[in-house]
Amino acid sequence: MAGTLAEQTGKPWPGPAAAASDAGRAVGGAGPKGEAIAQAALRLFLRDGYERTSVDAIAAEAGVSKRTIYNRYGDKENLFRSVLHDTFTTMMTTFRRIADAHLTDVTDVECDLTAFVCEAALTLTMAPDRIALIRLILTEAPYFPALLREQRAQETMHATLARILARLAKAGSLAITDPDEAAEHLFALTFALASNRAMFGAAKLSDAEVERIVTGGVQAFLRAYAPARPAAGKDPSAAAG
Amino acid sequence: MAGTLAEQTGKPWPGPAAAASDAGRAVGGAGPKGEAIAQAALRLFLRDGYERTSVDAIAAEAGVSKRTIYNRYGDKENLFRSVLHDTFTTMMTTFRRIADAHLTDVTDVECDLTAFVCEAALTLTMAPDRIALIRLILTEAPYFPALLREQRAQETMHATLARILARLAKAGSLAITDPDEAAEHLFALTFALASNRAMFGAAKLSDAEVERIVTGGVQAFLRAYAPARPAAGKDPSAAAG
DNA sequence: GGTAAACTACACCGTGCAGTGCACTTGGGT
DNA sequence: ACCCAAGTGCACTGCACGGTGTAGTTTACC
Repeated sequence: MAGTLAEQTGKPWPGPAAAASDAGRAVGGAGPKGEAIAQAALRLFLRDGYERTSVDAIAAEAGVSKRTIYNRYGDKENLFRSVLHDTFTTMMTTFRRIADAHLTDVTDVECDLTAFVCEAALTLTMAPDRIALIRLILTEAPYFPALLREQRAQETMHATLARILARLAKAGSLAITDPDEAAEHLFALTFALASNRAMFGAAKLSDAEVERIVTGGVQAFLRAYAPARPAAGKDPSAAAG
Repeated sequence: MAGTLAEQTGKPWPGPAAAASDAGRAVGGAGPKGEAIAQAALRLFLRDGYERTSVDAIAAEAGVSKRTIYNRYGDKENLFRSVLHDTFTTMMTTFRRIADAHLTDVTDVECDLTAFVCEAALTLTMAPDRIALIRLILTEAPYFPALLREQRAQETMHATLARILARLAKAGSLAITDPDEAAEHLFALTFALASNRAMFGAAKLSDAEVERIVTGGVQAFLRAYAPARPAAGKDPSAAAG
C-alpha cells in the first residue's frame, strides 16, 4: 500500500559497521562527501518533496555514487530525517541570534520590534528555502513523526518571543495579560501573514513587500497591545517614543 | 525525471469519445459511480497526497473498476484536478453563505464578527479535511498551476471580508484606512492562526479551543482597529463585552 | 429480444525507483 | 610496500504504479 504510515521509531541507523569497527568512521554528514550529499539532498527534497526525489537524483546532484549514500545513511528515510534535523538546528540558532541582537535591551518598542521582525522575516521566514521547507514539513509530517517533534523548535521560538513580550509588559511598554497569546498574535500578524502570502500568492514577494507587510503587522500589534495612555485617542503610530 | 513540472495546459480531457458520440455520455462525476469515485479520490488524496495515492487504491475505495476511472477521467491528473475543483467551489459557496448570514447587517461589531469568524472557522477552516486540503494545495501547487488559480478563490473570500470591513469603517464602527490590510490582519489573527496551530500542533484542536483562539483574535483585531474614542485610555481588554 | 452505453475483471506493458552485491580504485597512515 | 577504510561504477532484483487492451457482463431503453 502506498499510504501506510511508516512507524519509524526514530532509530538513527547505527552505522554501516556499528559493532565491527570500534571507532566511528565517516557516517552521515561528515567529510566533504557528506557535506555534498546533505546539500544536494536538501536542495532536491525542498524542490521536489520526498516522494518525487529519487536517491539516484541526489547522488547525481552531489556528484557521488549512490552506493556511498546508502553506505552513509542506510536508507532514504534516514537521509531525509538527518538533513531536516540539521536544517532545523541551524534555523533555531539563527532565530535566537537575531532575537538577542534586537531585543536584549529595548529602548524604542516599535522601532526595535519592527527591526527584529523584519530581519527575522527576511532571513528566516521568507527565505525561498523556508517556504519549501514548510511545504515539506506539512506534507511529510504524517509520515515522519520525528519532523513534528523537530518543528516543535518553533515552540521554542514562540517561547522566546513570549518571554521577551512579558518583559516589555512588565516594563510598561505594552499592555499584555497573556504573553503566550500576544506572541501568537505577533507571529500571526507578521511571520505567518507574510509566509502565507508567499506560499499562496502567485508572484513571489519582494523584500520591500515583506517589510511593508511585517511593518503593518507590528503596528497593528502595537495598537492592539498599547498600554493605557493617559491621553489617548490619537494616531496609533504615536505609540512609539 | 521525478521532479519535472507538468506543464498541463488545463486541457480538461474532452471525454472518451468526444468526436464519436454526439451527446455527452457519463463522464467525470456524473451518476452514482461518478459520485463514488470522486468521494473516494478526495478522501485518499487528502489523506495520502497525490503521489502516495494510487489509482488502484481509489478504485478499490470506490468499489469500482480501475478501468471505469480511466474511462471517465482519462488520467490521474485530470481526476485530481476535477475533484479539487469541485471541493473549492463548494467551499467558496459555504463561505459566502456564512458571511451573508452574519454580516449583512451588523448591530454589535464584536458580537457579530466573533460569531461569523467562529462559524466560518469551525465549518470551513478547521474541518479536518480543510487542513489536509491546505497541505495538499501547498504540496501540489508547483505541479498543478491550476490549483493556485483555484485557490485564488481565497482571494474572493478576502475581498468579501475587505468589503464588509470597509462598510463597517464607513459606519464608524471601526477605524480602518486600508480595508485590504485590515482583512488580512483579521484573517491572520483568526483563521490563519487556528489553521497553523492545527497543522503544526501535536494534538488536534477541540472546538472550544478554536473558539477561544478566534475570539481572542477578534478581540485583538478590534483593539487594533477600534475607532478613536472620545474618552480612551482604558484597559484594552475591557474592549470586550 | 436487440442494441448500445456503461461497467467489470484481469492480464499485461513499460517504467521508475529503493535497495543490494560485487569487483575495482583511491588515498592516507604505518 | 602494505593495509584498510572510503568511494566508485554497474548490473541486478523486486516491486509498485500508471495506463492499456480486451472479452465478457450488466442495465436501460426501443
